Formats: sequence, structure tokens, C-alpha cells
Amino acid sequence: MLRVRFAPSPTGFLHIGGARTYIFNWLFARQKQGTMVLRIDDTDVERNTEASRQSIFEGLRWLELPWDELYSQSERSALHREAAGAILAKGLAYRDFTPLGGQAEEGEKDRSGAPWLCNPGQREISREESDRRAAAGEPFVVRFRVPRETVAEVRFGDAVYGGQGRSTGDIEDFALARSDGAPTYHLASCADDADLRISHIIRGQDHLTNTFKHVLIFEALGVKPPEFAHLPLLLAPDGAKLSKRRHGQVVSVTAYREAGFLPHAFINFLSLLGWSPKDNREILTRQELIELFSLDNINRSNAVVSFQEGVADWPDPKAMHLNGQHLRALAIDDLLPYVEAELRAADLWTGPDPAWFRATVDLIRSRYTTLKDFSRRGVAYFSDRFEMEPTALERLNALGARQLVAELGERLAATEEFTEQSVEAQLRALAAERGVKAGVIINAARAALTGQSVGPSAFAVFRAVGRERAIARLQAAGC
RNA sequence: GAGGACGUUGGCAAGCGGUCAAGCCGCCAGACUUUCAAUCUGGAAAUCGCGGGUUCGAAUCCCGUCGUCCUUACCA
Repeated sequence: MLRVRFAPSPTGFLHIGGARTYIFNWLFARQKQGTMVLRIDDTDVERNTEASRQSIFEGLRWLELPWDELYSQSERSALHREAAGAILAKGLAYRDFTPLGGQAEEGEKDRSGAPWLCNPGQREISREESDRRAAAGEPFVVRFRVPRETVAEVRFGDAVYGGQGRSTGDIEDFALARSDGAPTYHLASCADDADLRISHIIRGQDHLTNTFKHVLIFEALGVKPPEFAHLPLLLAPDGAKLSKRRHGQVVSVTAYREAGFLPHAFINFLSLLGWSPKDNREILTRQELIELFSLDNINRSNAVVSFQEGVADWPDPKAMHLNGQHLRALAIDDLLPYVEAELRAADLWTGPDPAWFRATVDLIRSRYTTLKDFSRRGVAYFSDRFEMEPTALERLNALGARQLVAELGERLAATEEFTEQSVEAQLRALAAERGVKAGVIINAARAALTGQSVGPSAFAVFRAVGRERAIARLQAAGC
């Protein structure tokens, strides 16, 4: 049974790198009929925040990619202590009584020589002495006894980066438990992965070198290590790792939601960062993504998210393009709920006639790229609170267009029939009578009806706006 | 400093020893159109980080070098 997990630590909002990791795990799990585990790695009590925890749930829920099981590491500390105790009992770890800060006291770490491996003498303390000092209350940190005498190299295979090996002489005696008894990330993570029977660990490449330690822990626990797949990192345009501090909101998942992204379009965009189906296809449905996803097709090089740094928090242009594509490709009925939510959020929801709403959304969506466009560029369709844009004003001011538009309004008011065909006939008749190009009135009418110089076919706009509102707007534009 | 990973046009990304190095986004132009978008067509943009080597032939193999990133905490 395949089981994967996403294990964020709640120390900041959910960023797009984390979201991509979750997406890859989810896709893999769904493809293999496996289980998606969400585990909040909150072992660092100091840095955890409830807001961050909520941000993770909020972001993940928005993606509409549900997890199957949920855990919090803080609720499993008994398991972690037990694991640390077991490794210690086996002699594969030892207590280090070096006072806290013993290393860092000299200030800057000495980077000029061989790497630090362990504190002198601590490895050799006998079990009896160790037990005695611990019982006496002397503080200690539990360190893994990296088997340098018996094992020359630690190895593991990575589905993305291939076979990895590292000399035990390059692996320091890392901590398993802190002096307050709390487990470290490495221990808690591995103990949980073992207990939760995680079969594949798919995570960021920043953990690639940590994996040697993890392999050691799994083996010490008497468990076969899971399969590993490390993902290339996501970088900012300047090549730096994405960070909230430096790059602001663009790196947070909620920023995309607020920018009017369709969850799936965002997923599609992220799935193409560090992975590709290799067959030129890019606009992919969720089902296609599930079917096509493969660990083998994950790249090894880091990918840059191309947002405009400094200018504004503007998403990657390709993400925008993908969103526009999905906005058009989605079955209209599947799109409606998103548009309704957007209009409600913008206080533009008036509970319109479903058939009208459906037709109108379908009419205008072809030139929109985000959900935000419905509440901004689309205001004139859903409310009367719209403003005349400068370019629209130009249309109205052309060649006495205002008078023509007002007259068209009067003629429409005098007729009962109001269809795209009837309006067009009347408009063209008016143009012919006045010796004006129909286009002038058409463009002016669109401007009067929507406040914009661009938009759908003007006659379709008449139908969408409706007879009463159209007449009123035409006449208002006349004066 | 040490260990590791990576380096194909502005971004994503095909390519895995053999045509003028795919495709997408973005950019420019044309077509279509009552406008815009979409769509279609065309264009500009890469000495495949750099230097050696192997080979009849290298982005693809080898060596070196530079750059970037990761790890090197009682943070995850």
C-alpha cells in the first residue's frame, strides 16, 4: 500500500514551494491509489504559530486536493521519546553532556578545517556513567552514534537524483533529542514516517543531504527506509530561494487565490515547475495530471518562478496564461460557482436569473484571465456601479456619437422586440440614415453599456445587459 | 572551509553522440474582427556557463574551471 505525506512545519504561511510538494505527493498518491497523509511537523514549539497552521489548512483546502489522514507531531511525542530511548538502548546513540553553547561560545563557527563530527570524549562515556549522570539530573542531548568504524559510506537511491552516497566521516553526530527532552526534527520525522508506514518521501531537495541521517535513523529503528524522491527547489528571479521577507506575498498560496486564480490552474502551473510530461502538453486537467505524473519525469535543476520583483506582486505570466486557458476551457457550470464566490466577495451578487448568469459568464469569460476580472472588468454586467473608462469616453466623443447613441436608446425604447438581431437591425438602420459607419455607433454603444471600449460583440452585450438597463445607459450617455 | 546537487534563449522546458538545438509563456508584426481577447501565420531572441579532451561527429561522454543553490544547529 503506497503512502505519502506532506509534512510542513507551521512556522510561516504556506508558500508555493510547499504547495508544489503537496501537489506532487497528492498526484502520486491518487495515481497509485495510495494514501495522502498531512502531518503538521510542529516539534519546534518556539517558532510554531496557530496562524501559520491555519494558513496551511486554508491554502491546501483552496487547492481542492483533499488529504486522507491528518496528524500533528506534537501529539505524538510519546512515540518520539520511545524511539530515542530505543536507539539509545541499542547503543546506537549516546548522551552528550557538553553544556549548551559549548560549540558556539567562540562566536563565529570555525569554517576553515574539517567538519565538526562530535564533541570530544562524549562518545566514549560508559553506559554506567552516562546513566548515572543522567539520573543525577545533568542535562544532555542525545546524539546519534554515526558508525564511522564499521560503515564507510551511507547510501540510498533517490528517484530523482539517482544513487547517493556519503562517507560516514562527513556525517556529524547529529542530535536526536534536545536537552529538554524534545525530539529534533530528524528523529520525530523518521519515527513518524516509520510509524505511519510512509512508503515514499517526496520532498524538497533541501533535504537531500539530510537524508543520510534519516537512513541511519530508519536503520537504527530497525525499519527499512522508504523510497525517496527529492524535488528541485523553486527560486526567485534573482536566483535566491523564495522567502516571504525578501519577496513578499507572491510566494504565498493565498496571494494566488486572492489574485483570482482558479485552484486547478494554479495546480497546473506549479506542476510544470520541476516536472514536465515531456510531450509538449501544458494545459492539463486534473485527471490528466494524475495519469501523466511520474517521478521519472521530475527535473533535477531548480526552477525560477518569474514574478515581477519590486514592480508589484504580480504572478508569473505563464501562470496568468494558464489561468486564462482554464477559465475558457472549464465546463461553464463548473466555472459558475467560482464566479459567484468572486461576485459575492466583491458585493456584486444580486442572485440573478441562473440562465442569464450562465449565458453572461460564458459570454465574457473568453477575454478574461482571472476571476477578479469578473468583479472588475465585468462590473457593468452585474451592477450599475461602473465607471466610464477614458478609452470608452473617447468612443463616445467621436463624431457626435453621443447623439446617435441617445437616439438609438429612444428607438429601442419605442420597440418591444429586443434581440441581438432586432437591435442590430435598428442600429444599422440608424447608421445608414445618418450616413455614419455602423462601427462608430457599435463602439459607442459598447462604451455606453459597459464603460469600456473593449469587450464582446456589442449586440451580445445588449442582450447581456438587458433591455431596460441598455436603454437607460444609452440615454444617460447621450447627455 | 568541507561535502553534495545543479547550470539548454528573459522564464518554463524538450533533447540522452549524428539534419539549420523542439514546444510553451513573454516580446514584435500580420491575418481575422464593430473593439478587445481568443485563434491562426510569421519574426526577433541560445556560440547549449566557460576551457580542454575523446570522437569522422558532442548540448549529449571524460577532465578541469567558474557560478548558483543545498547541507554542515539542542530550526524544520
